[in-house]
Amino acid sequence: MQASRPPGRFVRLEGGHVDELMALRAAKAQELRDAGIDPYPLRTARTHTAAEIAALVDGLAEGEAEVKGIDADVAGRVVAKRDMGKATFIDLQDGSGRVQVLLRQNALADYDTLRLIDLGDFIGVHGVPMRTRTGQATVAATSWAMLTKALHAPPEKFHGLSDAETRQRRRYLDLMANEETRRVFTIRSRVVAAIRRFLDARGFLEVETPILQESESGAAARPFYTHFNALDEDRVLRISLELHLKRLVIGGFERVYEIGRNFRNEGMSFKHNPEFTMIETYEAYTDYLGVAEMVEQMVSSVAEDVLGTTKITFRDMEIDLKAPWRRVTFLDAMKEYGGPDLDVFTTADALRDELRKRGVDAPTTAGYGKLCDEAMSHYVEPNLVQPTFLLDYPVELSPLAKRKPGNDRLVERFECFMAGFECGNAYTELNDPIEQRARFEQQLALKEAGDDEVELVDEDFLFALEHGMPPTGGFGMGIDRLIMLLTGQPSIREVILFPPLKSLKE
RNA sequence: GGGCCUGUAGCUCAGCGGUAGAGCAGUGGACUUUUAAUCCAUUGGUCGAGAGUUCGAAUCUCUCCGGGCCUACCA
Repeated sequence: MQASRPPGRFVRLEGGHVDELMALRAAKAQELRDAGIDPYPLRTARTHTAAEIAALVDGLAEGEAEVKGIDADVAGRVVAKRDMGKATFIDLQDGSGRVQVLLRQNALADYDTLRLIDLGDFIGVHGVPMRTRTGQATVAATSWAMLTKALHAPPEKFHGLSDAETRQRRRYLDLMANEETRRVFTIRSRVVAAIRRFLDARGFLEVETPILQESESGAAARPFYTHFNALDEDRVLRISLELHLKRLVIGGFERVYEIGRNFRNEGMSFKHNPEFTMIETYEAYTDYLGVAEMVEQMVSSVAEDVLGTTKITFRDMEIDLKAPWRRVTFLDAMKEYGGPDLDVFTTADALRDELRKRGVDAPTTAGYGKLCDEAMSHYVEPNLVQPTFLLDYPVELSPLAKRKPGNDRLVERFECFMAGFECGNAYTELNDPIEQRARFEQQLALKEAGDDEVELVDEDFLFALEHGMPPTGGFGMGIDRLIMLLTGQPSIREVILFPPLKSLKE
């Protein structure tokens, strides 16, 4: 297998095997040194990017072949080399795109040295922007310089790099070879920046809270464990941002958000990665409906900002992110999509029996909340293709959310869905410390009944809450999933630069 | 975790019981407007690893190691 071979760090590998291609390139680097040329010079001057050269040449009048009076320095990676004998064309790739350079024997004193240029090297070229007979923007070189000698060949120039493992394990090769990969991660960066602009403009403060925590909180998930040497205490990596951000609202920061990595020691799938990026926002003096308005505004305006449209395609689904989004209650949606009527099946046993009758998986250890969630995932979730807020969840499923007035069984909570999966979650935050304690204790009871994915009692948080948290709307969203949607990537691993892989055996 | 598929040259892939192949990259040669440059010649492989079946295994079987897709659970 290609990717399990350790990259040739040394020309001579174990067993006396020589990486000949690498040895050849190393010899060319040495040849440059012998000629007094540093194959890794400290710096270079660049005056124009590839895109700027293209624009200059585009601006040429009809019949003009050269951009007169311009001396350009371009620099980039050699991605194609066409040796015509006494003239050589090289395509350079830089951050803005590609530019062709033309090196001719009668224009260069060191034309012979071009044989020391390989695909993958970085070179700089000084010359005049011009247009070839076929109209191609080109820099006609009057001199050139080696900027970085590469010791390995880049991926195949036409078919590129497609092996999924190599693409993930050596993302630099993927970025070199695949424009689509560059596009996805450029969009990712711009989306996160646009989210920050959106929230900053609304008066939110961006904060950072601990990743190493005493115990997991804010969600129900298995954590990663580690040890804090200086304190000689065990720690867990956080599974959510929630409880620390609420402490800040208690402290008086009325609008806070954090964009950060969460860690859940659970399975991987097209929409799950053990470390993933969440955004959570907390806003005092609003509720879950206020949050819903903010979320649909945020996502649609970010899409408009970054993509120039709110219409996206994901796994052949045409989705329009334009606000407002559909709102439907959990119970109504369940009825609408043929699930059990939760006004009828109001206990765990009744609901479990009904689900089993319908052939839906209903574990004996699951409480009422889990079973509702199970039923929703089965009947409702796959049908929510256009952005939808699912409102008012069963209380058992949501220990941190405030009850709905007039209905003790429900809480003010929404999850938002699109393309058939969940991508956000919000509550009117529970701020009654006595009830919060009771809800934690109910979770404990579920744990004793065999459900190992429950919220733990957090005494330190309860103590904070006892000091008073104003009415607050909170929200969380998986950034990776949002990026999947906005870039049309069907797998979370395609939107994570370095997704986890098994280590290579020596 | 379960099912299906997959691993062959640096890269992209063919070969599927009978002496390891092609294109690109590399090397040598021709060519001063090419752009997947072209043309001639040529180097390069523990066919993921191990065991087995066989006169003979890249090919069949088993085990292991990697990877992908579908599927079940946490966002």
